[in-house]
Amino acid sequence: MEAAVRLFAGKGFDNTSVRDVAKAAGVNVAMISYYFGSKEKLLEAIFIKYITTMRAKLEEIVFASNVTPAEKIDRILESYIDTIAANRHFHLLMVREQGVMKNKIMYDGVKSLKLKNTSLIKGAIKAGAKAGIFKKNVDITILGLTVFGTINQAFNTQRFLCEQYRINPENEAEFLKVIIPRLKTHLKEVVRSYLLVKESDK
Amino acid sequence: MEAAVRLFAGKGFDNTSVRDVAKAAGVNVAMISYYFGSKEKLLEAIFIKYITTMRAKLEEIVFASNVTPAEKIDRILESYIDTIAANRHFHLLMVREQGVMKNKIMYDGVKSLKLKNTSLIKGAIKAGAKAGIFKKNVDITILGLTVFGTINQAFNTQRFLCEQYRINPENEAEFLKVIIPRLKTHLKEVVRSYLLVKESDK
DNA sequence: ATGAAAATTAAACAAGTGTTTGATTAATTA
DNA sequence: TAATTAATCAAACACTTGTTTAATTTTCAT
Repeated sequence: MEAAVRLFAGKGFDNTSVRDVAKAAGVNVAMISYYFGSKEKLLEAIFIKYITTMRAKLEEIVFASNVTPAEKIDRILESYIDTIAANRHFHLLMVREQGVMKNKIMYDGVKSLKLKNTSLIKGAIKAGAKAGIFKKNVDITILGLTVFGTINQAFNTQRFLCEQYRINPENEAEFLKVIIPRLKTHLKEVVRSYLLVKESDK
Repeated sequence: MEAAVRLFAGKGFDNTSVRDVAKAAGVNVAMISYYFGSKEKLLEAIFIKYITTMRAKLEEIVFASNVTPAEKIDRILESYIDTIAANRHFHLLMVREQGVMKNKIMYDGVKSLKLKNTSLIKGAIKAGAKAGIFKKNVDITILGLTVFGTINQAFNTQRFLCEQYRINPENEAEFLKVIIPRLKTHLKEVVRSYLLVKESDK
């Protein structure tokens, strides 16, 4: 499954043959059908595994009670970025495949992740709105587009970003070292300045 | 090419056979090799055509001299959203295929578009920074992730958004009518509140 | 109207696909 | 240890893929 996720993310599900996966995993081709049933089912197993992992990571986000709503948002954003970065191969695969997805199990899995994310953010924003420091009536769905769109775009345009920052595209560790802090700083700043009620509106 | 772009965007390049394209276009399969050389070259032709179109649209963005820097940014963002929405099938295809892309002509075309975008935004921001109303030292590359990430995410998660807004997913016109104004309002607000120097920093 | 060029076609082609088979080896259990 | 089950494999299978062929039709300038 690890070999498959890497290959699928790297060159797409359809453009990866079961023979590629078998070779990368060091097993016989027939084993994939034997253990997973089919190539499609292998993808399904991958989705179930990673979505479970990522859901668990999201559940872990602890809300310390003595932090400001703004800090809560910061922590959520950092957790998103770290979790996605840690599972970036799968995440890329998911982003790329979700538009094409016909499989209900996988689609529903992705949807449940999105809803989980939305409710997480919604809770934090409501607290801030009640405290009078965040805007009210924020469209969380659209704000989610910005949060996940930004993160997805970062990992989906890795090659382009490496060129921009003069990083060797093979050196993934270096890429992460450069992009993750920037992403965190930027996204926190963007979301915070968007949510905060402006002085002029007071 | 129109039939191809629709199919490629709908179910992926690799998952669309030349026979699918031929049938959708109402021509014989052999015509694709005859006129384009190969399936890959067809994709290349599509990229060249649409990237040219979109570049031209970007060039068209007129900078009225008597508008504020903030209004300039607003206009650029609106143009982006309108242009991408008008070419959304191709744009989806491009976003989805860019991570997997090995073809140099296509990769370079996409890159040139990105650089064009970046320089467009950069110009507008510099003007605002000089006028003292925008932050200085903004990382335009990262800001670009947010702008295009948000727009891409909107079109890439169309089905999910339709569910959220209770739109019939088949009704594309309705989806556009709902999402485009929201996207414009949101993105302008996000970018503007991010760029503006805060009262507290004055 | 005629002949060369272009357009279009159904059929064939080779290569690659995911999957299954049937035989062989390894592991487990009684 | 013997019998049973599970794991692994190379080979074969049926099917789809993108592309080419060779024959036919259409176009169009002469």
